[in-house]
Amino acid sequence: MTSKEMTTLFPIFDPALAGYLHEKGESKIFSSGEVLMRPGQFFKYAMLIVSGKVKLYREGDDGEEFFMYFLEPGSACALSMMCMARNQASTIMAIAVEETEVIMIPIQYMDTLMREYPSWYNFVIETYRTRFEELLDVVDQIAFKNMDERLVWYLKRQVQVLGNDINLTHQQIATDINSSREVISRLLKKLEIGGKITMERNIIHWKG
Amino acid sequence: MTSKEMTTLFPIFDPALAGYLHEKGESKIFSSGEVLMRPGQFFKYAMLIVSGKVKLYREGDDGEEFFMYFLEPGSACALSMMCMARNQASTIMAIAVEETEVIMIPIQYMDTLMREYPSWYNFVIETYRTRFEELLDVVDQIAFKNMDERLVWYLKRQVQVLGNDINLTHQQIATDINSSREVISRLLKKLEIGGKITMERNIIHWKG
DNA sequence: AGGTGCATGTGACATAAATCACATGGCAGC
DNA sequence: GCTGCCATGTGATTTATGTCACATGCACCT
Repeated sequence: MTSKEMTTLFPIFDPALAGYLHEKGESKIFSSGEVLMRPGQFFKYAMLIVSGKVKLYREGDDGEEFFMYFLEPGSACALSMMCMARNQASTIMAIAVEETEVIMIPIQYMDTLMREYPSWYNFVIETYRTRFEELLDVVDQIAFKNMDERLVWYLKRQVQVLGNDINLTHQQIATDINSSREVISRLLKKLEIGGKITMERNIIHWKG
Repeated sequence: MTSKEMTTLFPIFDPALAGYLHEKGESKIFSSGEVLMRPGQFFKYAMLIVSGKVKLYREGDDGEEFFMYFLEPGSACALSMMCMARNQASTIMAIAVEETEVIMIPIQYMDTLMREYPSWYNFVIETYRTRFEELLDVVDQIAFKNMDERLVWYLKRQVQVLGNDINLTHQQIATDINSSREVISRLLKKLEIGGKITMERNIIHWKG
C-alpha cells in the first residue's frame, strides 16, 4: 500500500503521518480464520485494518464466546493500542473472517507518533470513541433486550458488514450471542414465517 | 482549587496545563442526587471530578436503568468528552451520589488543549481507556454471569467506592442491575446466611 | 445407491428469573 | 401507643430460555 492509498483509506491521516506509517509499519496478511489477537497475549504492535474483516469476541471464564463487533478497513484495533500502552494482556479474541491485510506499527514508534503527528492522536481518540459507542450499544442489548430482539440486532450487524447472505450455522450464531442452538433455530423460524429472512443450510438470507 | 491542588489530583497534568485549566475551567458544585448529565443532552463542557462521587447509568428504551460505573475524584467523564467532540446527544445518565465538585471546561478550549497540551491528550486517552476496560467488565458480567454472581460483583463495586455500609434498598439495587426486588431480596438473604453480609433496613453491611 | 457427518426441526422437560399476591415488620409523625 | 408508609420476606405461578433426546434431511464420499 502506498502512502497515498493510506490517506484514502484513513482520511484523517495527514500526508506526513501516512508517510511515516508507510515507512515504519509492517504489512501482514491474515487468511480467513486466522487469529490476530488472543486473550493473554501482549502487544507489540498497533494494528490498522487495510482490507478484509475482523471479528472481535469476548471470552468468558469457561470458554464461552460473545461477539462484540467487526473491524473494517480504515479502522484500527482499539484494544491493541490500549493493551500496548499499558503493557497489559488482551482479554479479547480477534479473528479474520476473510483474508485481511493489516499494517502493524511497532510499539517503539508510539511516542514519536503521539508527539509529532497530531492526526495520529486524533485517530486514536476517534478509534476509542467509535468502539466505546459500539460497546454501549452492546451493553444496551444484553441488559435490556430479549433473545428475539438481540438476534435481530445481531443479524442486522452481520448484514451491514458482510452483506445480505449470512454464512453461519445456527450453532455459530448461538455461540456468538451466548444462547443455544435450539433457541436460535426456533427464533429464526419465527423470523422466516414473519418474512424477515429465508433459510438454507448454512445460509440465512436477510430480507429486512 | 489551585492549580497546584489540581496537579495532585490529576498527576498526569503538567503544570502549564493545570494553569490553563485553572484559568478557563468553571468550578461547579452538584449536591447529592443532582443530575450532571441526562440522555438527550448536548455537551458544552468536559467535566473533571474534583471531589464527591458520580454514578453513571444507561437508560433503556422504556426507562429501565442500568448501573455502569462510578466516577471518582481525579477522573473525567469520558462521555462528556465524546459527546462534545461529536456534537452528539448523551445516551447516559450521570447523578451525583454525594456533594460533588466538578471543573467544567468549555468546548471552545478543546482545540487549544488538544494542540498545545500533550498531557491533556494523554489524559483523554487514559480516560477513554479506563472506561473502556470498565465497560468490557460490565459486558462480561451481563453476558456470562447469573444474577447471584452479578449481585456480588455489584456489591463489591459499591463497597470499593462508597465503603462497607451500602445505603441502598433492595429495590434500588434491583433497578441498578435490571432485576426485580424479590429476586434481590432472596439472593441477599442467601448472602447473609453465607456470612458475606448483614442487613438492616436500608443498609447492607459488607463482610467479605 | 447407500452410508456418514453435519445442520436443522421439534417435543418434553429443567431452570433462572420475573411477577403476583400478600404477610410481616420497622420507623416517623401524630 | 396508634397509624400509615415503606422496606422486606415468602410462597405460588408464569415466562423466557436452556437442556435433553431424538427425528429429519441435505450433501458429500466411495
